[in-house]
Amino acid sequence: MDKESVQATSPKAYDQVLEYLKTLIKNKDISYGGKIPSERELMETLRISRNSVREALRILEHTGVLESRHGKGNFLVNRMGESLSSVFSMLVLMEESNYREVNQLRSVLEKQAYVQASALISEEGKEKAGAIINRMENGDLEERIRSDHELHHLVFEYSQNRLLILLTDALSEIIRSEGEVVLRQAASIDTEEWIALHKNIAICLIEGNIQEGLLALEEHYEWLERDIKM
Amino acid sequence: MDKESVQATSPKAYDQVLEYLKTLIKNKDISYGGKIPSERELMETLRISRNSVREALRILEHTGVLESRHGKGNFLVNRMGESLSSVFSMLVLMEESNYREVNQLRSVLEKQAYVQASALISEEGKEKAGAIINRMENGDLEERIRSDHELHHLVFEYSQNRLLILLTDALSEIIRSEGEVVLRQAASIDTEEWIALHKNIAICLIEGNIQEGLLALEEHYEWLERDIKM
DNA sequence: GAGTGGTCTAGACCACGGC
DNA sequence: CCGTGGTCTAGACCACTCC
Repeated sequence: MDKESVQATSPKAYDQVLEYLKTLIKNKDISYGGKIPSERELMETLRISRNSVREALRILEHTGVLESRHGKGNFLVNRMGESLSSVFSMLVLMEESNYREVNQLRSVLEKQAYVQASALISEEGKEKAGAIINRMENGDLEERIRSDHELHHLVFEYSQNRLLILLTDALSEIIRSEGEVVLRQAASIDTEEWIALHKNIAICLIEGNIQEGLLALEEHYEWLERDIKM
Repeated sequence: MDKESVQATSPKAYDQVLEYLKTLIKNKDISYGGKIPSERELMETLRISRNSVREALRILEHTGVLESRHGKGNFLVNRMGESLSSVFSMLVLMEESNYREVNQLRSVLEKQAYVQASALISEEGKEKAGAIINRMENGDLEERIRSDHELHHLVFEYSQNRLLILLTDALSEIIRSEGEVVLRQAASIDTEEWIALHKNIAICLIEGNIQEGLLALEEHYEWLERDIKM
């Protein structure tokens, strides 16, 4: 029962750096875009070696809080979305998840976002939705793909929940990074039904017809799941 | 079609280690619990310094795929949930999210899990749900808190979506790590209504009454949100 | 005692960015 | 040119685990 073992797990040297920097952040001594002390400075301030400092910085960088700029310094950033992506992609790599689960999750996130967006969307937002649909109907394939993304993004934007946005972006990223899936998706996108589906989603959003909008979304994700499955 | 590495951004030394180990994983040369080459080995194999090797290992450790055991070696593990927790907690620290958003997300995740669990739950699962409710009704405060967790866990378990489980655990963790919130929650938990709510959730799960079960869940999370808000 | 992670020393050189 | 990150050298000592 040694009380000594308060730090049961980790009295690691680089933890000091993590704690130190978190404190700086919490006290608002540095904010986004701000520069943190140089590696050589941290090394002296915390009286640990540069190696240990760098191990900590690598962790923070990979957590998406920090960016190392060669020749300039280490800066606070907000890239936690990328960090989430990398974890999700490891999950798939380790076969702890799969595209079906990812798609299922995306579906439920967007449905939630849709409900909230319906309540919170502005007139300007509704106009944007209309414009997107216009471009989707009249543009070429590339234009349709772009407006597809824009429409989904619009929904999340007006959901007013940054977590939803972050997670969805991260999940989209891992779908995108899988070549074959994207290809199949592109094939599906090039259909009249696909456009009609999105048009319906947009119109329901504009008119506040949540029920039908949700059904359209449901169908949208079932479509994707069919593509992913084989 | 291997494009000639378009490493637009990073020809970092430690990336070699990341790539190397990912390959080992992909090829199933190592699996959970397995030991990866020692730092000194990696150093020679990839012909980089030990420092660089360690920077890579710190990243992987913090991503939740690797664990360093002093005196033993580095082993593959599955702790990506903790990694997600740490990202979420940084999000809150950086004020890029807040408890309202976290709770909202938890709510939608559990509702989705509930729908799927309703369809997939076994007879054994239903019995478990019944037993949990029994303990919740008859146990002391501590017992009620435990069965509370068990019930929610049961729902996610039968959802058969590991992503949902992982995310929810990560989100719960950051709620838990905030002292004041937990306290208020504990206060709420100690009421008849709280028990009745959970009983309802369990019964609807057993009887396959999805609609009412979802309503109970909705109420459950509204309850939590009230606690969190002030 | 051998192997391994954790950390440090005390430098060094390169590449990059800004003055 | 100087400060900074990126990397390396060539060791070293400690603490831990296993045999």
